[in-house]
Amino acid sequence: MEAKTVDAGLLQSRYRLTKQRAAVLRALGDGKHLSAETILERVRAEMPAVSLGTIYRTLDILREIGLVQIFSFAGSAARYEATLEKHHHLLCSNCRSLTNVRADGLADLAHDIARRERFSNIDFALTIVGRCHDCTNRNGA
Amino acid sequence: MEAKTVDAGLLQSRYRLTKQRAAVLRALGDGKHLSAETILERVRAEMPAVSLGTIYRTLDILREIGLVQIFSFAGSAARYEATLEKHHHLLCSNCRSLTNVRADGLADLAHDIARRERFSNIDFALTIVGRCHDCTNRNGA
DNA sequence: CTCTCTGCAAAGCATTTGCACATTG
DNA sequence: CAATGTGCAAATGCTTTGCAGAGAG
Repeated sequence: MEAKTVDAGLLQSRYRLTKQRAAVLRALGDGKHLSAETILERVRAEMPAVSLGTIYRTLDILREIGLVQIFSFAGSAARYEATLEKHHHLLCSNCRSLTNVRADGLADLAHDIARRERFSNIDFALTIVGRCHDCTNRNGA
Repeated sequence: MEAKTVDAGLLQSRYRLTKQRAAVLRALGDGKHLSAETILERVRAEMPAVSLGTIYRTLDILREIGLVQIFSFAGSAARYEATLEKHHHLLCSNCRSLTNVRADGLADLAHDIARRERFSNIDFALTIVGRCHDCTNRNGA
């Protein structure tokens, strides 16, 4: 069902639906917050000849269409995620894991700010950085 | 006054207060959201021999101490900003300008989420992406 | 004086791009 | 078929690092 929506997204766009693009979408489907390198591995499981360049080109197209969200890090590789429903992120400063959360009420807050500052056509993202439960117990760095 | 706080921050830390580090802090003081390259230019205005490596090393130390915040982009250079008071960002998707805003009520929301997810020691950042007023009028891409 | 910092230049990574061939619609 | 997409490999751009000499405390 997601795959259907997702393929439709590409078909409706000005881009062609190729094997490679479908495979990237599939790779994103069952895993979250993947790096381009990880996506490459997954896609290569079914299509060994795919190149990293194609992965990046595809991810960029998917982002443009709105099917993929990018999460950029200071000082390491970005992570990519299929846009299923609006959510936000908790990032563990220790193990760098990402957790998805909903943030009810944030939309109103963001739209108020945007209106006040005369921004239109907005999207918004909340990132909470902290130490996750596991890392807190496990103590460490 | 900011300079005093800021130098104190370095002095209290395990790091030395060098001319270069003071200059980086000064460069950040009167301009916001600067790239490492821009900071280099500003610092070189008074100290021509400073290297980009030193700028990056200094920014990393300042971030560690908490005097500087990093704003990472997908696909271009990061921007750095002195941490004066807690605020959030509006990013124009067209001209890439950054605007600072306060977001009252967001702290409560973020802490609620963190508590629920058992994250401790959190910080949080809201980024709103959209088209700024100028770019909306100016139409374009 | 000792330990830390700096400049320089080279290395490292993630990401992007040019080109000739393959594929899609 | 014509237009678009792909693999490959080289290029790019930001950021990091090793080293030998300079500077801080």
